[in-house]
Amino acid sequence: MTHYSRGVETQHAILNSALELFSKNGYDATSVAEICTMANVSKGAFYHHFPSKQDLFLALMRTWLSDVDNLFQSAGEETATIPEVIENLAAIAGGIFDALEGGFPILLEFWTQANRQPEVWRRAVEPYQQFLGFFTELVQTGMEEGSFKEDIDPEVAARVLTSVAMGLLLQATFEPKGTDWQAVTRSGIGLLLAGMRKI
Amino acid sequence: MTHYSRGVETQHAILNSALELFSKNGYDATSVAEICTMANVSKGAFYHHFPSKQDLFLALMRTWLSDVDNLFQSAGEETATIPEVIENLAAIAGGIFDALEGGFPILLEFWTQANRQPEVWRRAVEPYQQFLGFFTELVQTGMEEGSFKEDIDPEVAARVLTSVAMGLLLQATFEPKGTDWQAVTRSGIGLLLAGMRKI
DNA sequence: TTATAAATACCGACCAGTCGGTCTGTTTTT
DNA sequence: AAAAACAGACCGACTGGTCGGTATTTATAA
Repeated sequence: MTHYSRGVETQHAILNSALELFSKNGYDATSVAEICTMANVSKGAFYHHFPSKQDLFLALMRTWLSDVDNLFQSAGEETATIPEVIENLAAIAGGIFDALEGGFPILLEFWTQANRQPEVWRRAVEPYQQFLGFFTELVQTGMEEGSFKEDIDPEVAARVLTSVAMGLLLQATFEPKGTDWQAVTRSGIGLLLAGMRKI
Repeated sequence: MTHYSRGVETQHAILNSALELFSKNGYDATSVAEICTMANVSKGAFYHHFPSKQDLFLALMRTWLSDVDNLFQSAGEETATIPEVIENLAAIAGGIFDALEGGFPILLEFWTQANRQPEVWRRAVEPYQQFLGFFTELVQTGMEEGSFKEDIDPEVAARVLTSVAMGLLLQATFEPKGTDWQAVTRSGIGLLLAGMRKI
């Protein structure tokens, strides 16, 4: 039985409160005092665990990114034709809409902050580049195995694929209700794949 | 010859400075004092022309939205098959990348603010809904004229089309250089259209 | 087990500075 | 003379972060 540590618990309380407040009001409009109040923690405790408000934000981002990464890792396991793999990924991406319910506003906040703070930018863009490269390679392989047309630029296709994901995520952020985003994602990617498939 | 008015000029100075600062640093991180300094205007002058910082932001958004709207109006003029119209629109959307050079960060700011302030949300989502409806109708017409497959859901297709646009815009915001976004947009939409076309 | 020392976690008053916005008065245009 | 435009000192509320002190947990030794 592992000891339960006080410190770890307050850290989680702070992280959870921060996630909620940053999502709702944004980074700048959320004060450290607010976070502390919601987490039932004193300011001293806050600065004992996090060097700065910035650092808290980065910690939050790290967690989120690794969560998403884990979700995607589970897709490349079964071997199949590339279009099937992409369809799998689309289904998983669609699942994110449910799994991270209400977690999109924070993504918007990540993007906003990434656009101003080089440190945030670096940490956000790096996984994105990796993601893009992964997709590019996927399309490339699909062309080699004869699933896709020969005149496709793999990088363009990869960018468009991620665009669909990002764009739908953004739309879902503003209209969370009334649309089955999982289904839209699936058939949207399906549409794109139809355009890429060799007839 | 119309009189040149002092007031109008300071208004423009304020708007321009605000656009630049909001884009670079975000709404919250930009102070009214900063805007005034950059615009060579006193705080008194600022609050003479704008009731509040909020109101300045809304004015900025109104201008931006109408600019974009004007850009798009010029696309539905020639009569052609629907796929051609969409290709036209893609070319124009691609042109926005050049026309509004560096104007994307402010778009990100619009989205962020829309997610917290109902007033901003209302004013931003309304044109977006209109835009979406326009696209849905376009796809519908394309199906009726026999250009598109029959099993397509027009609304889904419209959402995916806008997603591609939004997603590419977002990607372009983070990597302004090194990629010909106009070309990527064109061929990206082309890929999607290929998937929608009746064979 | 118990006494004690060291380390960790926590508290909240406090600081210097910034914020959006107001207000009184002056200058410029009509 | 009246109205519109502008200047900038000023205000209270609030900010991220600090700091001296206290409580709690853990390690050590008797």
